Amino acid sequence: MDNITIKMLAKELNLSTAAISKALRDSHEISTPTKQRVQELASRLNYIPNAYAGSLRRRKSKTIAVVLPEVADSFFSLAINGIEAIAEEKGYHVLIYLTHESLSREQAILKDFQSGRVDGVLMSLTAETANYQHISELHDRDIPLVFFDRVCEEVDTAKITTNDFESSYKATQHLIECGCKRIALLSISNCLSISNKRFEGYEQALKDHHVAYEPINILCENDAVANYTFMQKIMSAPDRPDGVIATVEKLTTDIYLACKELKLTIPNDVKIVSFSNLSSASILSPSLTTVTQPAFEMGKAAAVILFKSLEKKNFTLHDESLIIPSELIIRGSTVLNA
Amino acid sequence: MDNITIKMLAKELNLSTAAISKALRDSHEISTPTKQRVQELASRLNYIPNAYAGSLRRRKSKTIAVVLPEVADSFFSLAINGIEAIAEEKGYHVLIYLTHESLSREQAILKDFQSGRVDGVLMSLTAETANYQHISELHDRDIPLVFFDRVCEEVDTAKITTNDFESSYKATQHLIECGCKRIALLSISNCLSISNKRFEGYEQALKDHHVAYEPINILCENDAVANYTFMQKIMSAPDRPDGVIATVEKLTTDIYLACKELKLTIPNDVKIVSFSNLSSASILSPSLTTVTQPAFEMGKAAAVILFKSLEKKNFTLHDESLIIPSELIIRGSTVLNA
DNA sequence: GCAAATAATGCAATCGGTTGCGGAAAGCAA
DNA sequence: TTGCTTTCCGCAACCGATTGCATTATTTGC
Repeated sequence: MDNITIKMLAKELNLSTAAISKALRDSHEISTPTKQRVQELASRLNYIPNAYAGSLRRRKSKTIAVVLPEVADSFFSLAINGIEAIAEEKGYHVLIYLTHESLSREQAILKDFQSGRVDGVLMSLTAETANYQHISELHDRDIPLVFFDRVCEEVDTAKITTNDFESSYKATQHLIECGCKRIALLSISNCLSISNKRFEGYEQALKDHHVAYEPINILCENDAVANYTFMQKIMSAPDRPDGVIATVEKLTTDIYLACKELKLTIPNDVKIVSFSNLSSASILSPSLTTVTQPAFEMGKAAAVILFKSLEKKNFTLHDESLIIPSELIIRGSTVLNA
Repeated sequence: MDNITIKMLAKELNLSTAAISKALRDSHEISTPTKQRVQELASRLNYIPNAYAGSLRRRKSKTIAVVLPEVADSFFSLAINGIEAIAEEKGYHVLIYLTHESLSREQAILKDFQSGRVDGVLMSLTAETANYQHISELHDRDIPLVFFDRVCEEVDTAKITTNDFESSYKATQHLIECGCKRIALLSISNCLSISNKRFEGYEQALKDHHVAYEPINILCENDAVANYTFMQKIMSAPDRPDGVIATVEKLTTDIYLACKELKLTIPNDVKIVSFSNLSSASILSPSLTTVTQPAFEMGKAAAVILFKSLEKKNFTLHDESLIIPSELIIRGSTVLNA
C-alpha cells in the first residue's frame, strides 16, 4: 500500500494541492467547510505528511543530534533520558551518534551535520579531542550547539557542566580527612576540560591540606582488560596509593577487582571514591562513595537551552555556562559502616 | 554562510545540475575530465549534499529507528551499542525513541514512522503492549521491522531473543539445588512474551523438581521508590521467599536494599538471581548471580537482519526467530564464597 | 448598476537533488 | 559522403509539501 499524499487528497476532493496544504495548516485563506472536508478525509485515510518533503521546504528537520562517547555508562544514559524528555515534549526527533572516544569519528559525524540533517547538536567531547576545527566549522554554519559535561572552552556557545573542580576537591579532602596519605587520581584523558578541572581540584586539595604526596594523573586505557591489569600493577607497587579517585565510572569495577585479587581491603587498605551514577553504588561490596553527577538534569538543561535557540529567532547561543552541582555521597568505600 | 548546493556548482562550472549530480555519483554518462573538474570543485568548496533532498527523491532515508522502553538499563544500552556498531558500518543514522513502558507513546511513535522518516525499525516492546494494531499498521506499510528481546509473536517478522525459558529454568533449578523452598519470581509485566517465558521456565523447574511452593509472578511497579517498599513488604512476610529471581535488572538494587534493611543476609537467608548485564555484578555485596543476556550481540544481530532486508530488494522479513543464549553466572548471592 | 473590496481557490515556483530520455557532436565503417 | 554508433551533456519531470501571488467569485459600498 502506497502512502497517502497531498496529491491524492487533492484529486479525491477536486481541489488543488495548495488548498489541501493550506487547509491542513488551518490557513485563513481556506473556507471553514472546505477545511472540514479536507480534515475529515485526511484523518479517514490516515494521511501522514512526508517528513522529508516538509523538512526540505522549511529547511527545518525537527531533529537534533546527540553526540557522545558511549551509551553504556550511567552518566550518559541518564543524560539521554533528560534530553529525550525535552525533545519528546517539543516534538523533536533525536539522532544518536557514538564516538567511542575517537576523534576521527567525531569529525566525520560533525561533518555530516552540514547536510542539514539536524537543526541542532548536543555533544560531549571525545577523550581525544584536542583539536577543535571540526567543531568550529559546524559552529560557523550556524548550527546551534550545546555542550554538556565534556565541553570545549574554545567554542563560543552554551555549556552545561557540573562543578568538577569543587567535587574533586571535596572528594580529595574527604580522603585526606579519612587519613589517606597517598592519593591517586585515575582519569582517561589529559585533553578534556573535565579531566583537567578534576585534576586541579585534587591538586589544590592536596596543596591546601599540606599533603606531601606528588599529585599524579594516572591515565587509563579505553579497554577493560588492559585497565584491570593496569590497576593490579598500580596497587601492587610498594608505594601504592592508599586512596583512589576514579574520575570515570567504568574504572570502578577494575579497581575493586584488582583490590580483591591483591587482598587489599576497602576501605582499610585503600579508600575509593568514584565519579559515578550507578544506582547500584549503595549495594557494592563495600558500598561506594561517589561523586554523583546530576546527569539527567544536565541532559535536560542542555536540551532546554538548545530548544530555546531553535525556537526563538534571533536567539544565538552565547558563551554562557550553566553549572549544576554534583553531590559527594559518602559510603563504605571510604568510611567503615557508612 | 549559505550551504553549497548543486546549483552553485553548476553555475560555477557552466554545467547543468544534472551533469553535476551524475558526475558526483560517478555516472558513466559523464566524461572523466568533467568528473574531475566537478569533484575538485566540490571538495574545494566542501560541498555536502542536502540530506533530505536526496531522501525525498530516492524515498530512502538511510535512517533507522530504535524504539525501546528505556536507556538507563545495561541491557538496552549495550543493545544500542550493538545496533550502532552495525549502523555506523553501513552508513545509516539512528533515531532513538523511548517509550518509558507506555503503550500510548509506543503507538504515537510508530504512527510517526508512516511519514517515511525511517527505512526500518528495531524495537523492544513496552511492558504494557497487549494490543498490536499499531504494529500491524506499520508492518502493513512495508516498513521492515525487527524485534529484539521483547518481541511480538503475533507479527510476522524477524525476532531476536535469548533463551528465556531455559535461562529461567536454569536459574530456578540453581536456587532449588541451593536449597531454596520458596522461590518467587519478580517481573514487571504479564503481557510480555519474555515475562511469560521466564515465568514458564520457572514454573516448569518447580514442577520438575517437585517443589511444593505455589509459583508466583510478583508484578512490580515502574517506580523505584514504590518497588523498594514493596520488596520490604514481601520480604517481611512470615512465609517470605528464601529465593528470588529478578527478571529485571533494576529490581536488584531494591531487593538488596530491602534485605539489608530487614537484616536478612544474602545468601544465607535469601538467595538472589537477577537477569542483569551490570558490569558491577561481580563487585556487589555480595556479588550477584546473574543471568547475563547477550545484549550487545542481540542488538547487533537485530541490526544485521534489518539491514539485510533493507539492502536486498525482494528480501522480506519472515517469521524467523534467532535465539542467542544467555549465561548463568553463579556468584555470591546464591553460593557462599563463590 | 458598477467599481472596489473581500473571500476562496488555483497556479507555479521552490526546497535540493535525481534520472529517463533526447539530441548534438564526434568517431567509425563502408 | 552516407549511415550508424558511441560519447557526453542538457532538458524537464519528479519526489511531496509549502507559499506568494494571480484569478475568480461573491459581497459591499455608493
